Amino acid sequence: MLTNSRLVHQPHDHERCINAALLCAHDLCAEKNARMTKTRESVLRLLWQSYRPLGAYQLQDQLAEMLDKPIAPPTVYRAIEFLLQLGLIHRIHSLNAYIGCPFPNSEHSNLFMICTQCGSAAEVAHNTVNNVLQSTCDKLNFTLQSQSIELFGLCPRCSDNTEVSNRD
Amino acid sequence: MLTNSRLVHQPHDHERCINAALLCAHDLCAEKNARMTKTRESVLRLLWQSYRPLGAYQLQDQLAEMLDKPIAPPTVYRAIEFLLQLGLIHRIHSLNAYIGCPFPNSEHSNLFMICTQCGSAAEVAHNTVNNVLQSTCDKLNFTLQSQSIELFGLCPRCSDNTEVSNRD
DNA sequence: TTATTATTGTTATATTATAACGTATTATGC
DNA sequence: GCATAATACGTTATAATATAACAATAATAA
Repeated sequence: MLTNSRLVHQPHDHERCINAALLCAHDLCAEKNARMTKTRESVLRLLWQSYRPLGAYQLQDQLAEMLDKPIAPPTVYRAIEFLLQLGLIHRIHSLNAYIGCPFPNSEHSNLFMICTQCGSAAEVAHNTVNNVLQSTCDKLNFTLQSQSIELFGLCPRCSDNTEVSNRD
Repeated sequence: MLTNSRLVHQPHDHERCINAALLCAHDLCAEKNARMTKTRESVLRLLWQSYRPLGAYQLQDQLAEMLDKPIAPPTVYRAIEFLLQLGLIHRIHSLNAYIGCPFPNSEHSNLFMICTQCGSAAEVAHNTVNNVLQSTCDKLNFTLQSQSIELFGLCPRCSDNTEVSNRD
């Protein structure tokens, strides 16, 4: 099992995570002959800075502030589209929001644990889950192409401390 | 494993399915002291008539035609909300669409197999899947509350006959 | 440098969903 | 039955999310 659950839910030096993710993104772009522009990198950084998924219009606001100029929705959606295609971010359908992918290089489950209290989202890649789903599809003659698994509940932190309703 | 996969993907007397679903819905309403009004029943019927999930505005059009009067979005969304609460329908987040639930009485997985070719969606309830997800959550101290699992690929019919791009 | 391609800017608009408030309908107590 | 409350629906306006179309600019290749 591969997950960023601990990193999402426990204090740590998150700047290092962000920098590693950006470095990895640059490498991937170089490899695929894609361009990591300022806009795209900024969107990726914003998604990584946030411990919870961000919507397109939240990104728009934060991007405008970060780049100190007005940003229109298409600019945001283009960056999102680009990053999605490279597998550097994921879309959380139930939230209409986006989140940085902690392991863009590996095959994974597209499985997210989303906290209904603090809004955090951790990604999990689990072969057992994948295998069970694959075999279920096989049984029903369904040719599996991709998947979106969104689990809702309380993250470790909020499970422990149910009095606290919000992290910040 | 509980699924309506065969019914979704093979020809059968669908009127019987629809009638059974409506009957079941009436029973559930009686049990919970909820009112199955004409609008709500019509929306449920429309969702059952369609082999693929319908969006709110598709429902609006079809409902207006069925009831022979103009229908505004809130009317549709209220019916959807009501049916969702009773567990008679589900929301497919990735499609912003809604679909009738084939087994509203039983605990189930909220797992859907959505055909990327013909748009059909079949629901599957599978204990093994649920158990694997539950145990993964346990391992990570995540208190699971609910889930949304959407699998994309080719349904049995479209897998067999990849030349046919659309059913109707 | 120029031609070509890729990216971003800009405006407008499509699509999905909800807020707010008034009216009508249905259930309940008397 | 009738008054009352509760529930559902009608109506208008608008919020939130997403994309189309075309012009301007920047990066790359010839």
